[in-house]
Amino acid sequence: MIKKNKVLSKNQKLVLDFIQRNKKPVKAYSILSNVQKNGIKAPPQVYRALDKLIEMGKIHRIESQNSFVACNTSDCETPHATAFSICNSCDEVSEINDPKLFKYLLDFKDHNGVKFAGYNLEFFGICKSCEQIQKV
Amino acid sequence: MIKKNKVLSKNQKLVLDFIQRNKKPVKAYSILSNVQKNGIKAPPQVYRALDKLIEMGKIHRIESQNSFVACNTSDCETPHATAFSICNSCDEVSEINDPKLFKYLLDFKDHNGVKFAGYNLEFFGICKSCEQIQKV
DNA sequence: TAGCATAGTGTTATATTATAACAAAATTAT
DNA sequence: ATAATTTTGTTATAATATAACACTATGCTA
Repeated sequence: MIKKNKVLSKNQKLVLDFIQRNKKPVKAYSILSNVQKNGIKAPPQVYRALDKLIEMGKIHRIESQNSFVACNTSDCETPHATAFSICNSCDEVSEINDPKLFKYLLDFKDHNGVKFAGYNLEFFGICKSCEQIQKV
Repeated sequence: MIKKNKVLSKNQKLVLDFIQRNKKPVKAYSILSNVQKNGIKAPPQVYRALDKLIEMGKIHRIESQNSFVACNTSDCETPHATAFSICNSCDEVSEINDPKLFKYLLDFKDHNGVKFAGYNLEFFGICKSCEQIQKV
């Protein structure tokens, strides 16, 4: 059975809903404090939901920020081949969905000729709005 | 003044030496316990040294592991454009030094035509030795 | 449909990773 | 020499994440 078509459990729904309502990535303890009104009480409940949602490809983890963001493709086919751009100034994150980049990286072979099962790529720079602000 | 030619401070040397003696990435608190015989006593001393060493390009941080590894190019030119392969089974990490990949990623433009200042790429898979073990 | 396996929940406690804040010493630049 | 900068030492604490255990719900399958 393919997991991404599975019905979400109560806690998984609560956590996913909160993440999806936020444009920027959110932190685990911020999720916790925001879903406490819905009955979730302790970190393990949040982390367990996060783990499953990541497995299913509903959300991604931004490694350099210890934060979590909803997948921007409604039905993520490749939860383990991800690319993001991250603004060094405002921490805004956006998921990059570029078929060429995607193919290039999945086809990449190291010096031993080994291909990899997945990857996570994080680009860093200054986003457009922050650039504008700096110019003013 | 270019920082990478700077002489390292005492704590920076101790931390770097320990990291370089290890093939695998090491964790901050493992570094701490191993340099305590040399007089370093508290986490901030380790984390400060780590920050500087990363800035200088002497070491890199493996984001998905919260661990630190020595740069494999003796004098890292591009501390903010890094690529690694990580074994999902044994956690071995090796730095990928592929000029084509490097150029491809630094030249990459997003859908707005924006180039990025740097990136961090982590490939995941099963390394050769772990693959052998699984076959046996 | 009863029984069994799997997945999810709730809970407490604790482990792991990282930084704030402040005073003092060492180094470097002018 | 002295001012500026960097590094150190220190205590305390913040932030992130998991272990362990008992229990409940759900979905198979015989």
